[in-house]
Amino acid sequence: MPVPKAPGTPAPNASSRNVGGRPRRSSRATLEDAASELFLEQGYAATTIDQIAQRAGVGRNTFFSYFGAKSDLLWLDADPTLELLPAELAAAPADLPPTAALAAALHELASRHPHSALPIALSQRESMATLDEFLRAGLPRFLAVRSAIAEFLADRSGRTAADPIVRAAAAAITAAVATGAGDWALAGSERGPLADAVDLAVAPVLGGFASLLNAR
Amino acid sequence: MPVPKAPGTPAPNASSRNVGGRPRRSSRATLEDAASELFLEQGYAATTIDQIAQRAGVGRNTFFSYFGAKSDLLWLDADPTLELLPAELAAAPADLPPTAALAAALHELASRHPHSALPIALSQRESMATLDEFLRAGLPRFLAVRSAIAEFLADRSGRTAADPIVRAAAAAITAAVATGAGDWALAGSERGPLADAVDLAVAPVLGGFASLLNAR
DNA sequence: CCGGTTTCGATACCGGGTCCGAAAACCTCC
DNA sequence: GGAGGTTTTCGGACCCGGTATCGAAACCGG
Repeated sequence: MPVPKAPGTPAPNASSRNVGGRPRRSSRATLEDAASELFLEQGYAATTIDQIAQRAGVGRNTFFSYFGAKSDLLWLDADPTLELLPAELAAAPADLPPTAALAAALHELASRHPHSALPIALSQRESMATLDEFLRAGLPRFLAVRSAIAEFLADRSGRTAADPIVRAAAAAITAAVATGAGDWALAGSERGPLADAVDLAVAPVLGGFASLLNAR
Repeated sequence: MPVPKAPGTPAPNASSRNVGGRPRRSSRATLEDAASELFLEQGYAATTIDQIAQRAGVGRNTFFSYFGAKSDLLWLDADPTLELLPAELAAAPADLPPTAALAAALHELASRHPHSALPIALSQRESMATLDEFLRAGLPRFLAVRSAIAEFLADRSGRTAADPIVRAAAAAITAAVATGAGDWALAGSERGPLADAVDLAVAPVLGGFASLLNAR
């Protein structure tokens, strides 16, 4: 057990095949496809993991070696963008005050998100229970974003990530982003750019914390 | 099925016994006590619902007729205060601008919370997984608070609850409150008043939205 | 005493998630 | 070309939370 076994997605990097061992079947994409098909056919709740694994032609356990939980499948469309956040934060302009730099990074990230990538759970044909599960599975992601933002703010404001102000700001900003993105996703087909929705939601929060975090 | 069966806590009001029928055993408090004991003895994760029901001297199904889920037990110390929020919002001074009135209501609510009422999941002896489950179970509560605040803000600002600004504000404020309360609960025994922690976290967010929501 | 009503509880079922052990498929080194 | 070593896969079993069903228990009014 060389790796501490990350709880969320124990899936190892497909590229990190160093030495010998049984070759990893390209099951991940197959599983995603099978799941997406089944969700479209019969909905999320009615689809069992056995069915997904069976259609993908793998065993049930293999599923859990690629995904930590069934609900991870609900986030397939959003996770890639979320994973870009740390890099985007690191690349944020250093000459701007913290809150402005954060706004720029979030705007940039949102504008990179594929316009048509919407989680299945937000489709009209999914039940309320599925939306609930989607949100519950979103919690660890929320916490990850919040942590990343807190560290960023601590770094650039000269405070610590444990500072109540930093923590409150990170939480409020993350919630605003999530709300903006959620509204955008739920809007009809005539929705504008995601970045605009995020900006609109986040700007007031950043404004409220500006005087505290842009001190120096 | 006269009642739409609220998913969260289907427990009927203990006072609404109108007509005949088998008398409701006073199992709720007994179940809470049994659960608290077992959690202290062996932790949350290691305690099964069968054990709780058995110690309380009731059947397993009876548990689910009083609690919607095992994780509801983690919120026994916080739920009573949360349930007071709507009343507190309704009683908020009408002569203040929306954000100030909201601040007052939240402060008042926090100051009413018993100083020693802390969710078990936040004790040092509970595992990370339990804290995770606590947070996941907190999500519906978060959404309820967010909705209540959104309605309040919509009401007093002349906007609608569907307004993206109102939604973002409600989400950000709720997240700030939750963070403040969480930090307070996790602070050592030398923690100050909850209301102070909440005020500190919420004030900047309210400030950021003030110019938008206090228009008229 | 007799329906009517409500709660209780036993049983069964479902499905997500974990664990274990063995077989399969590759590697490298001898 | 084997002989280890390593990693993945897979079957099977298990645990537990949550739901549904159905009959029995405990009260009411008449």
